[in-house]
Amino acid sequence: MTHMDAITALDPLRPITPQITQLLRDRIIRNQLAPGNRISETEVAKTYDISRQPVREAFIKLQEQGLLLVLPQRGTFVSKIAYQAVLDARFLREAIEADIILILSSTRNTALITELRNQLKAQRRIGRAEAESFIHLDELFHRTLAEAAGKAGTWKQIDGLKSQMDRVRFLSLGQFPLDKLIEQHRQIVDAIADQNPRQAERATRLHLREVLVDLPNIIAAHPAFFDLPNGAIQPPINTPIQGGDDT
Amino acid sequence: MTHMDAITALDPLRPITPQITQLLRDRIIRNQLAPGNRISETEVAKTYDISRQPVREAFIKLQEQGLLLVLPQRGTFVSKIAYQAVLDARFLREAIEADIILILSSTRNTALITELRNQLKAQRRIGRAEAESFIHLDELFHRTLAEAAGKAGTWKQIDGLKSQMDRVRFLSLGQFPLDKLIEQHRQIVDAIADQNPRQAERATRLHLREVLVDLPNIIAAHPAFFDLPNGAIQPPINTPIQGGDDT
DNA sequence: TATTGTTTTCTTGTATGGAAGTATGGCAGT
DNA sequence: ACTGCCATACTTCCATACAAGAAAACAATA
Repeated sequence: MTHMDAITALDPLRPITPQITQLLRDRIIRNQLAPGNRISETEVAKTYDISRQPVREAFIKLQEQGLLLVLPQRGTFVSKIAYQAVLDARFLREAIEADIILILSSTRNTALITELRNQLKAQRRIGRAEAESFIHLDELFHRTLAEAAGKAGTWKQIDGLKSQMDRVRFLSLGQFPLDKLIEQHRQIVDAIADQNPRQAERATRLHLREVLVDLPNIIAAHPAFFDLPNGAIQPPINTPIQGGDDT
Repeated sequence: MTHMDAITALDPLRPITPQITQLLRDRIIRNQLAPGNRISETEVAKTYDISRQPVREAFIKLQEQGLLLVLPQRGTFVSKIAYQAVLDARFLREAIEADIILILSSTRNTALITELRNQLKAQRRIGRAEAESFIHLDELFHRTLAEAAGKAGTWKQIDGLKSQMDRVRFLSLGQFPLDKLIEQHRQIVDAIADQNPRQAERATRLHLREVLVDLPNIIAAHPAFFDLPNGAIQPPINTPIQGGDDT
């Protein structure tokens, strides 16, 4: 709001637009800019001592990611976290990662298994206080899976869509069940190592649905941050998980 | 290229930016603007008698969709169709639609079945010459499936990503196998009606891989339109299809 | 007090003028 | 003939000015 924000100065040598875009995106995802807040082109421009033009272009990009809501001649607002958008992004991610896991678990790849097991160790070393570090390790874990399946490009494409999910994650920071998530990671790795596609897919889908468990609590804790269609929370429609766990 | 293009005049009353964005997007996807072609802000602005600013903002949006390539201080070019991007978008779509079909085929929905069977009839009425009409009916078919599964939002999110695939479709216009595709549609509908998830998923995945069959031919017919990493076409990595057809 | 009409001040949208960087073609020197 | 330098004509990027519309503040009136 005030000039205090300009602690992170911009590098005038590099192009300004991508810098200001990334900067604003970070602040929104970390919920430093509260949803519903007004944010004007001139205000941001003055804060960072740049012209309105690059700010405007940043607004356009953030609008396309669903982080800003631009009302012509009325104002620009930090969009609330749309419950449905979170569900959609999560569904999308599950669908993709399920297929990625199916690819990985149907071929042998010892180097990958080793890498993943090392990442698991690193995850276990994370203390409960360093929740934000875990988010990065979790990102790395899932990205590693995508790359190993030759789907790095796909991962990058959906990166923008994850914005809404990321905002939820930053809201839930210290309160998600580290041990449980790591244990689920282990099950996924083991299933890949065993080359058991059914089990791997099942573990992946269940893992990615974990966020749904806490979602109602998070919404209850930060009601103003969310945009609920009619105030009620409708349960998500999930893909049925085929078969049981046949070993 | 010339002033001849301005046949489609812009409505000065409505905001210009979205108009010019849609207009350029259409021309690129329909391959009227050939990949690799240079396209400058001033040139487009003069053509439609508007200022550079809205053109610039349109460029930004089209760049994010991967349709334009902006090289700072060097120029803006219609991006070539990236082979890998097409594969990635296709993989993504298959993953999502497979899950959508799994949802649909595990619950009973007679109204949907009726609607889909009607659409099949409409598809069969399409003559071979009206390939573009078929594209719209095909769009409708798949969109109907997404909406019926409560995933309309998801569909909208990946809509932008389909740009690359759409360009390929418009290149292959009159030459794709209508009868085969419609027959595959029928199999999908029947499997949903039978509430046979395995069969429905299998049919969907095979259907969406049909485009891969023609892709090498299309590339061979329009080599200049495509961007191949090192000139060679690498085979796609596909999700393994589980199980056979158990009735 | 409530309401309506006006003005003032916001907002984003568009236009335009330089600034910085890049490619290109000519020209001079070898 | 060939190479290196430089002027010039582009390009996108950024800053600034103006225009159009919406909202809020305020005054006038019933």
